[in-house]
Amino acid sequence: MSEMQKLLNLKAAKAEIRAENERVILEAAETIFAQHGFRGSTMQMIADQAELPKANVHYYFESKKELYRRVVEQIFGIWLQAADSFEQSDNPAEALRKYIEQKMEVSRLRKNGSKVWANEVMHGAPIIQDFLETQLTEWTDGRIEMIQKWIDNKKIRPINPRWLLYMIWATTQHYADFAHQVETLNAAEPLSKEQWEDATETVFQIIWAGLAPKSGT
Amino acid sequence: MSEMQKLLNLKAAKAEIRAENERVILEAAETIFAQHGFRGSTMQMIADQAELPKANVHYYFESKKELYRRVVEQIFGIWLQAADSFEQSDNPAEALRKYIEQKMEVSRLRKNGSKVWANEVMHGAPIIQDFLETQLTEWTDGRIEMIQKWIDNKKIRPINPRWLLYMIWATTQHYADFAHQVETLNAAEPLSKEQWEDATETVFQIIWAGLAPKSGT
DNA sequence: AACACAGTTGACCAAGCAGTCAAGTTTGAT
DNA sequence: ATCAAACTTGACTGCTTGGTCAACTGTGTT
Repeated sequence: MSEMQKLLNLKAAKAEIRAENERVILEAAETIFAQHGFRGSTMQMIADQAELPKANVHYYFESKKELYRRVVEQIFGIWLQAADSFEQSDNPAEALRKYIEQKMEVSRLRKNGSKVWANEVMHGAPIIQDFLETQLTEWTDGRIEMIQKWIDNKKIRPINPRWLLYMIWATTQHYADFAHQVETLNAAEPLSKEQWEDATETVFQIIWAGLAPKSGT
Repeated sequence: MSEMQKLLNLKAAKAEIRAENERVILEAAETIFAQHGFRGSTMQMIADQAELPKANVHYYFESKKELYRRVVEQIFGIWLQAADSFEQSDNPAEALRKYIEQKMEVSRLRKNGSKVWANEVMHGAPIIQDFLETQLTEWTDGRIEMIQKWIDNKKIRPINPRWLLYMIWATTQHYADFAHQVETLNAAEPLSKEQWEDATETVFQIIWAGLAPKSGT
């Protein structure tokens, strides 16, 4: 074993511990922040959720703000990933279906992330303002242009593309952000697989029927 | 002046001071709670917003929780009022248009109330759980029945009424709860009167076109 | 003038919390 | 066995904040 190799092994082993603990803490933090908001969450709660002593959490993350920032950054990734699904087709019905399906899937599987995002935006986006101004603005403008072309080519009826995007965001995120209300209205049960599929299909159906050009025109 | 009259005058004057101060404090509290959430708001912030000393706020409201409860209760009223507009017509297009217009108006004029509601639900509705289980459930079930009749009478296409209602709630509330994001994407400007009207019209148009039975079927 | 009583307010206190620290333990290298 | 370096953790600290309190003010009555 060379000197270099040994050093790398050590570093790798240590890095693994660090990576694993950071992962556990970030997951715990996402859960707690989603449930209680930033100020409502305590480092003790997060530590308990992660099953680690509080001081250990502080060993991996400088401060509560830093930990929160890291949680929010993770959510960018998910958002951007879902955004990609819009591009997979330039057929309007296909593209919209894929995007709606993907966003509903994110709401189902990453409920906590969505809630943290909603909280962050509702409180004025102190951490992600920069992202809203750059990446989100660019992506939105791009999609608006794309939808406008569909309208110009008579592939869909003329509507304001921006409000359409907001409608899709709002509707799909509702199932994560307002999950508690949705479940209360569902006899206190989480939506079943069938209900998720039905809701997804209904959302797509209404929006698509709302956009499709009148046949014979 | 009779004894009775004097007593009543005194009581009335005092009651007015009380009523006015409670109103000022509730309004301040709604603003602060909307911006910072329950835990993120301090009694000092609310007092400053109301331009009163903190001890004075405590004179009118026993505790922070009690004040919060009163703020949330106020929002019921607004919600129920908006809900009424669904009843004003049994013509589907009319009823839906009125309801969407009303909900958009609430988002525009009572943004803070909507945010407090969203926050409350996202954190598991500790205060309004009872309302969700009773009044909201009843109202929703009633509206679902109503929409189902429209479907049965072929006045609208067959979709799951529940997901339609969630779609309307989500879309209209988005403009209040995510106002910051909407404004950032609008060159950091609040939506103009024209934009609000355009958004309202677009939301109605998409949903109604999505529901109207295909002509000639 | 004396009184009653709602409203006002600065100063204070106890609890809860983020963050620190110093004394540990573990692991792998020599 | 010894060392270095990363990791672990119970105990502590200073600050923030909800809530209290006692002294005070204003107003209308007798």
